[in-house]
Amino acid sequence: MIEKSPNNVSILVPRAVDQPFDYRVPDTMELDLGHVVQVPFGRETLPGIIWGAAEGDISPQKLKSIQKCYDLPPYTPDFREYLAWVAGYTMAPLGNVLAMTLSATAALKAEPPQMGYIAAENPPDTTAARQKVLSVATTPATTRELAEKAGVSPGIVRVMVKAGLLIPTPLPERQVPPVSVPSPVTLSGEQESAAATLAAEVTKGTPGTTLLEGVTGSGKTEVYFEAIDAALKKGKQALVLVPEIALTAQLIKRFRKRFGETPVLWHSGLTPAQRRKTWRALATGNASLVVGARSALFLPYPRLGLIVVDEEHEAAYKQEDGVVYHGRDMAVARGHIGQFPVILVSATPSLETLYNVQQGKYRYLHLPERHGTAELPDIHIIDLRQHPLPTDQWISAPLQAAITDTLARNEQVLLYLNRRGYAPLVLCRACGHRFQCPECSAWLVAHKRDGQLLCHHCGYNNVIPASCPSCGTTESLTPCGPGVERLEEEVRKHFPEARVAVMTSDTTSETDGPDHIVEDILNQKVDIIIGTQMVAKGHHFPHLTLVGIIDGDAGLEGSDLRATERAYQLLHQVAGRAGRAHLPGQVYIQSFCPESPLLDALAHHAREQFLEAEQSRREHTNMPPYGRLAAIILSGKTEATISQTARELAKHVPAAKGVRVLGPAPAPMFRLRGLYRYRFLVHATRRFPIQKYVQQWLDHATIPSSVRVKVDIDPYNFM
DNA sequence: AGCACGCCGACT
DNA sequence: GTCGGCGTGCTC
Repeated sequence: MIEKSPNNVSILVPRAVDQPFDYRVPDTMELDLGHVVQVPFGRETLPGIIWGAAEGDISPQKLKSIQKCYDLPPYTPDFREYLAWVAGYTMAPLGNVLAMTLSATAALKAEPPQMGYIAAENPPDTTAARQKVLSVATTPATTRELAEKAGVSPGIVRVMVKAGLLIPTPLPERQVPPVSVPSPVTLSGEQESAAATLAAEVTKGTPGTTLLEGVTGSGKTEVYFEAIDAALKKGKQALVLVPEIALTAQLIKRFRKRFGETPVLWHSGLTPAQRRKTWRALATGNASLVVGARSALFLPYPRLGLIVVDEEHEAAYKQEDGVVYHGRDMAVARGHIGQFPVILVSATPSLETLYNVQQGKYRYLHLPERHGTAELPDIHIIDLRQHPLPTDQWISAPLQAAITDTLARNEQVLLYLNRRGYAPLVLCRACGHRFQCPECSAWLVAHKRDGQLLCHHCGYNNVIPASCPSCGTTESLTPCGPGVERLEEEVRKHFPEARVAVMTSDTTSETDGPDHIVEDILNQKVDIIIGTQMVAKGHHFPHLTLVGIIDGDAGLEGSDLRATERAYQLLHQVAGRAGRAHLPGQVYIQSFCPESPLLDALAHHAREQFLEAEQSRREHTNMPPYGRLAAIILSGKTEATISQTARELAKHVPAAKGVRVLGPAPAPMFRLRGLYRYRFLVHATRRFPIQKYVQQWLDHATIPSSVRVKVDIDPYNFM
């Protein structure tokens, strides 16, 4: 309880400030820590959270009063502690972290009850149509329902409302009936024991993180469903994090089958109305099960009891804008602070997670492959030096032969190329001009489908011109390199009879998901699927037996320390698409470097060996998880100001043991969205207090306000 | 983050 | 003289 005298509290508001502000509590208001209130702040009116007793360091005449208290459960102590922890860890202002929790301001007010109408008592005699309406309006119903039931136009109903023949009455709270009957699944021995372990942890409320590892088809989902079931039975809320909500249609179906109802969804694509409804349902505790993107970690659950992080190795868990955080790491922290279990799920766990298992920080459950599932696919590496590609073609002879065989058996083919568009670069044969984004240090990608040159970093677009803008030559512009559209062209040329589908973020809308293409593939209306990494995830295509990886060397260049790990995961995942059910799978990987350890490990299904090599490389270079990194990115409109500020900052690098500062250097993407960018990398030992160090450094330097400073603790994207 | 205040250059 | 550029600082 908050001290009554002086009757003031400190309130945190969703603005880029690090401290709460003192406010006066009106005598009539009963408040407690964590309550959501409305306060005047500067010229604005904002929601705020009661954060503590008043600091009392402000003159009483400056104090403003709380305007109202919302009818919502207060933010729990562990949630508030978590928000403060996130602010400290990510070095973001606490108010910005709070803003992530108030992501649906309209949801703060209770929903006005939906109004319906009921027949007035003792209505006067009236027309037959009106009598009909009155006779069906015995219980509250909407205008449309009444019109339908009575078989009249809604206009009649509206007129009757005006005439007072129908009385407005609040509709009873609509109960959402379960879509189907829950159907607990039968689990195999190993699944059963893993599920029992997890369920017991949830039931007992044992805090701690568990890694649940198992290949696709090993029943991971069914196992963590049992943990969710235990949480729900205990009256707790359960959160399932997914890396990309657009790809979860099949997962949602399985939820519905297991629990009898559709879980609540939370992601950035919700309409304002859905957002409002979902936020309120979760904040009031009316909804217990949510499947969401990383931002769902910042909803004010009153009784959260379990977080499952599906596909925990996915890079999509990293939030890059605003408060920079990693969803998986925040989930672990949330569970730790809330003292409840967290389950990380993956077929290819990240090195960070495996390290934490080795250190004994995480518990570990491994699901062996289920008997009767397909055997591992055969992986063949095609040496492109021995099978050279014809000019402007990307499918080698052996792969082409394999496609022919597969099609002859009426089985499906997946060609994987992680490049959207037609060609990643366009140049002029006459003068050598290359099309570059005016806002970014990146080539424009040709998209033939819509005749455009696109920047994949900022969205800049331009019509593909007929002549070179530099030398004026016509018909000299040449697309260079492959994209999925160009691959499609080649496929249609070689296999004119085959039905081809391209699956990328350009061909599948975000809101209704890639469903129709997926359906066509499942119904065998497609023979050859061409796709970017979008196809690597979450789909079961039982008739797919051949996977061709067009560029097995992609994603290895550059400075990204996780490039090899990610490439392995992606290739492993794509390869895993081949040969489910009863059909054996074949994988062909085209490469100019077949002897690379990565491809070698992949071909021999020697993941352990690959991980050990990668781990020892990281250990020797002191890279995560053995060391720590932080990136500091300076950006601004004028290059001179940025480089000067960077040099100025470099002068103030504090000396400390166990840390090294690299840079400043132009960031790998030197220009992005019109801003110039310089980067420092702070490389420290594992136990080094990196946030404190960076804070001290930045505090001692003067940075002009025209320069934006972004601190990224544990950077993933090195762009 | 907003938003105002304020201190310098170029317009009716 | 004032309109407006955005650098600086505050919000209880």
